[in-house]
Amino acid sequence: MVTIKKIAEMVGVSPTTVSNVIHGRKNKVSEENYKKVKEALNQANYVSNMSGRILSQNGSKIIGVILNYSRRSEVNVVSDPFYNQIIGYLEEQIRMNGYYMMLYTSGSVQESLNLASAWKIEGLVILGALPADAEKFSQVAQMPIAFIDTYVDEPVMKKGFINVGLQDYEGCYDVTNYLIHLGHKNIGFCADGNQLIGVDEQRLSGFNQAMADAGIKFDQEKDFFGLPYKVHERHDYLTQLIKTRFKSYTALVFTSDYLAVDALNLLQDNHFRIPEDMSITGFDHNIFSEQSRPKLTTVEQNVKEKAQLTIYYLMQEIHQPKAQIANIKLKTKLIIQESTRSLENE
Amino acid sequence: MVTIKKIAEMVGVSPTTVSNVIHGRKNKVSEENYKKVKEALNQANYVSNMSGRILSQNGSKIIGVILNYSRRSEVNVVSDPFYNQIIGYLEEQIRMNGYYMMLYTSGSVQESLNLASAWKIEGLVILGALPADAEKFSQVAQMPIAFIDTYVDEPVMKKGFINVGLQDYEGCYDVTNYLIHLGHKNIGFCADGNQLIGVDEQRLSGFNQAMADAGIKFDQEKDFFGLPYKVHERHDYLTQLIKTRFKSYTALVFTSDYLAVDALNLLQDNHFRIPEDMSITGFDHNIFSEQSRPKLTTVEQNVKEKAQLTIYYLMQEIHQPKAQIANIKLKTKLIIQESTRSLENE
DNA sequence: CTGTTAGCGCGTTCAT
DNA sequence: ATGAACGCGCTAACAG
Repeated sequence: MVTIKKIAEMVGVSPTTVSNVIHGRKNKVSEENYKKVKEALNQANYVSNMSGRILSQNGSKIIGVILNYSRRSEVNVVSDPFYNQIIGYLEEQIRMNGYYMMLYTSGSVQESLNLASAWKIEGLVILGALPADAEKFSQVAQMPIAFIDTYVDEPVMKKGFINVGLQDYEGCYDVTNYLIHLGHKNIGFCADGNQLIGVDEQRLSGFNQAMADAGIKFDQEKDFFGLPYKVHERHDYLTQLIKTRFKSYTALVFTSDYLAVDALNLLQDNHFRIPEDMSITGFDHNIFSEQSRPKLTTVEQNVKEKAQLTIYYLMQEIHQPKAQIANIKLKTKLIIQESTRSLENE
Repeated sequence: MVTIKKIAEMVGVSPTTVSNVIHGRKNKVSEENYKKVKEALNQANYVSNMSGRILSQNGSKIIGVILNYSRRSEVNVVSDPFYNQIIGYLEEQIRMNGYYMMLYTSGSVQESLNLASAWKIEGLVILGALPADAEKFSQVAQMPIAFIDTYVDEPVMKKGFINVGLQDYEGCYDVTNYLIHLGHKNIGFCADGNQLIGVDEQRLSGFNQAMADAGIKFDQEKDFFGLPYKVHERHDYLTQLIKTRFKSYTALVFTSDYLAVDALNLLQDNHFRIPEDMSITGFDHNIFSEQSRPKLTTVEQNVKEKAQLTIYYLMQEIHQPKAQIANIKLKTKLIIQESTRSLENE
């Protein structure tokens, strides 16, 4: 390993001078020395030892990206392309800012914060945190944190709170409203799990509001379907629903393309024609909604923009902490494709 | 930040004693002190500062996972669930071994090695390295490296070379052979890009061999289709092929489920019936082959096992470097589903 | 403009 | 069994 000290010896200057050259402080080094040192640095392919840097009170240049364990362990996080995409884009943004990405799946706030403190992590990105955890995070953490897709009550937000999410409410309102305008009245709502929190809760609210605005009754007990996380259980449950309760609906709203395509296929396997016998909508507009036949009518979110904004705000807070609150909700876009149809001409 | 020194002050012992307790050296500390220190450690939620650790010649506990940039920048790496899965499983294995995962996308060997040396990374996992790069890596790197899905000539392998891949040759031989036994003779082979290297090259070889063994001519100039990486270009090209050259085939072999489903959909959009008018096979057996209709006949690989073995061998080399060569090729399994049919009864 | 020095947190060696 | 002292690589404060 080439160290500053060795370079200094080689060139015949002090370590400080080398350090100054490394940091481009031209005004502190004579032009001649600057050139000589620069050359030696390149020659020896000097790479600074990060642990030395960190120890002498400098930033670690690490951004921790934390996935919620309880979600990660579920099969669909491994399969849902959203996580794939967002992690890819986050890595890109982090790297382009000259930072390193440490990826960690964690079950608890404490575990995440231990990681952060062990590495003097400069900033955290937290995906899919529950509201309660988010609160704990912002209270205890010493470094800037950016949440993605987390909902927290306004009063709880500490200064410096960053969250980048979607207009989930509006997005789901739009797609529901679209179905209503196509003439649908018997619409079911399907999501992962039984207890809706955060994103899905907002989407359900948007759905509810659209129904209410149109004067259509929605009975949450009856018309909301919480689907099991595990693939096989979900398939069994969906198949059962298809043979029974789904028969009384003309349209189903899903909270993700992933779930929607799953159901779409099972419906077709059970001789439902889509969209003739059932209209289906998704959420995300990712590869699933494009690769299904018929293609899904869905709500688009811009994952790349999500990642970009997240890192942008995080870097802002790292470099010039203003402790401002940034609670971004990105716009969604209704994508009308082939899985929905009008009931008007019946 | 709680440091060893502070804990020492609190309890009234020396830092060395605290350090000994942390490392569980009971024989070096009196039982009484051991207990007191342990308690203080827990009380204060002591987390060791990794930079201090690294600096005093200890391991960083970091495993670097490196994605090939040229691939990463292509849209399909973001979309192909294989990368999603393998990264998820690698993270899990790394974490379970008490290590941290640094995820990095890199365009060059040098850049990757710089990362490794800056962080004193203990081991590298390299995904999708080209043979030339793999060679360079093994020659220059100072730490254990495990490749995933890389092909390198035997003589080039340095001691300590680890590669975990698939029986790509055999897998593709099997699926091709299956098509041949169904009576297919006019079979096209479709892969990403024009220059096949590594995995895809092996799969093509297996394909070729199966054809040769059955005495069927395969004209690489004519029957091999290199598909563009970019989605739109690929769709345009496939659509064009469907209207022209694909008409002379009864079956198409694809090197991934991702590509196969893409083509399957476009074929159906252009009024091909699958499998009546064309048999299609994929490779991977991931969510795409399950969510397509008809479901894809494909070749299964066990991604979780790949990740487990990779980290297992890497940890072996890290903890007790034997400098043995481990060039694993995991078995594949032919999954017969609905996208292929027999020509026999015609 | 340049060099010396001290200190960051940890682990280890060597006295005690 | 315990503690003092040193060094890992880097940076910043300070002295020249």
